[in-house]
Amino acid sequence: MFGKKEKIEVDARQILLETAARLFAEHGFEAVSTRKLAEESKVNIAMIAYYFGSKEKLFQAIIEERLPKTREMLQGFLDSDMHPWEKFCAVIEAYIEKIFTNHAFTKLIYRELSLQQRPAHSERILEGIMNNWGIMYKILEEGQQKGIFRKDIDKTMTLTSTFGSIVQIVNTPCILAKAMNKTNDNEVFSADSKARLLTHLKQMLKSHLWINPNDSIYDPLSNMDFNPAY
Amino acid sequence: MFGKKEKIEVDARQILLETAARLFAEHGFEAVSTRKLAEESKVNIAMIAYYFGSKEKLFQAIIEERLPKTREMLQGFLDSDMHPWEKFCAVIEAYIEKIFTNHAFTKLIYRELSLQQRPAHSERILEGIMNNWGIMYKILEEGQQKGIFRKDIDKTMTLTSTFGSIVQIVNTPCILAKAMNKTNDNEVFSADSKARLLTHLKQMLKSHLWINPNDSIYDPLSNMDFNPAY
DNA sequence: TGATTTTAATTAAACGATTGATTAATTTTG
DNA sequence: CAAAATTAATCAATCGTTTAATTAAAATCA
Repeated sequence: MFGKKEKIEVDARQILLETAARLFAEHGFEAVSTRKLAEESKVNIAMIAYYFGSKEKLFQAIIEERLPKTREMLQGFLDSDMHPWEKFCAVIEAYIEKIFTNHAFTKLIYRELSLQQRPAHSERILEGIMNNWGIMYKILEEGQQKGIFRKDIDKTMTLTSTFGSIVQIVNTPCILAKAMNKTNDNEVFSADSKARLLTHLKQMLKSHLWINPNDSIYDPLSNMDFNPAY
Repeated sequence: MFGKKEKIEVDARQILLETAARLFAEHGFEAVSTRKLAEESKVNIAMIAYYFGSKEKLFQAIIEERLPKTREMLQGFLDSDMHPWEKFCAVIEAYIEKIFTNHAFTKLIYRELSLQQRPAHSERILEGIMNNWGIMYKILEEGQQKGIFRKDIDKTMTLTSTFGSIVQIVNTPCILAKAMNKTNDNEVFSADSKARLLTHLKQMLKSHLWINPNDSIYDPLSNMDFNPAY
């Protein structure tokens, strides 16, 4: 382990990518000048054009580097043989985990999608988001086909509410912070808040989706009441 | 009616306010230069400083002109003697109506709140939003006290989902447009989509909030089955 | 290996264009 | 004629990008 030469390899390109992602997320793409970015990265301003061509292409590189990761992660759930409701919960949980951990980047791409100023960016982001929607939609369909989920629900609007709840917190954490009397906005991304959101979503969506919400082929929570050590 | 001299009175100040609100909403505050704004308003660039002091204070004026209107409208519902559930539905409906009609402005203030670049603006917007939350929160409390709404629900998170659903559509209509196969993003603000969102929210929140969702002291829908003309 | 050449990375300085804001002069209005 | 409204021109500052020179690293050759 030690003794081996650890090659950290933090080249200017990578530093620019990371610093730009942070600054763009914090202050917005327009508000971050190439000079501020170069200064913060401790890199010469000409390196932006050297590695990426332009400030806008640097943005594109950030998107292209991070967007595909969520897709890969969620796809796995779709193919599994879980119960539709468990599958739905698992995807939500993984999605919240992912988004809360990278809330700055998420904020950034949703702002970009909202502005629609750079069509190439917007289209790429929309594609990534629609993929997540597609996965969730198929799970809802599966639940309906198996007679577990109600058939008179509006699947598209259900997803609007599900993703809307999560995105609302990421985009404007200050609202929830105020509502929960937190002194710092970042506290809404704590493990506590995360669990609270997940519990709420499960509760709300179960009573919304299930034909009989009291049914339960396998309830992990009820098993936990009995300590397996005894 | 006619014959009377109609005084249109479109002074430069008002034109600037309206044009700026539109451009800021469309392209973002930073992306709209004072020159573009002046040109679009067909007004000299110096008029911005003359009437508002600066570009930023013009933004503040837009916020201050429009924010209070929502408050006034929602406050009325709180004091009425409606059934808690009807009250909740009425507020949601009025809120959706208001927000969908002014979706550009709503987009603008949520983006500003997300960026947090101009603290004075953010605080004022947050204050306005929290007021709406406060009204809704009190309705939920009232429903619980009267034994109609479940007491084990997370009221704050329920509001996160309610507002989150609406805001999601306003901020990123392109997502819903794609999901619903609309060719134009603005179609998600149509009367059809509005009704669809409202129906979904009522359905989801009723099964979430009500202790017995089948109870109904007064159901306007069931009355409509029987044509009062007969 | 050691010297030399070639390529890649980095720098300081400057480019023209655009930014928000201001000036002082002029026109319009009451 | 005084006050308010509007104008064209200009301000310094900053924007994203580019240049040409310099340094560091890699590849080539003796």
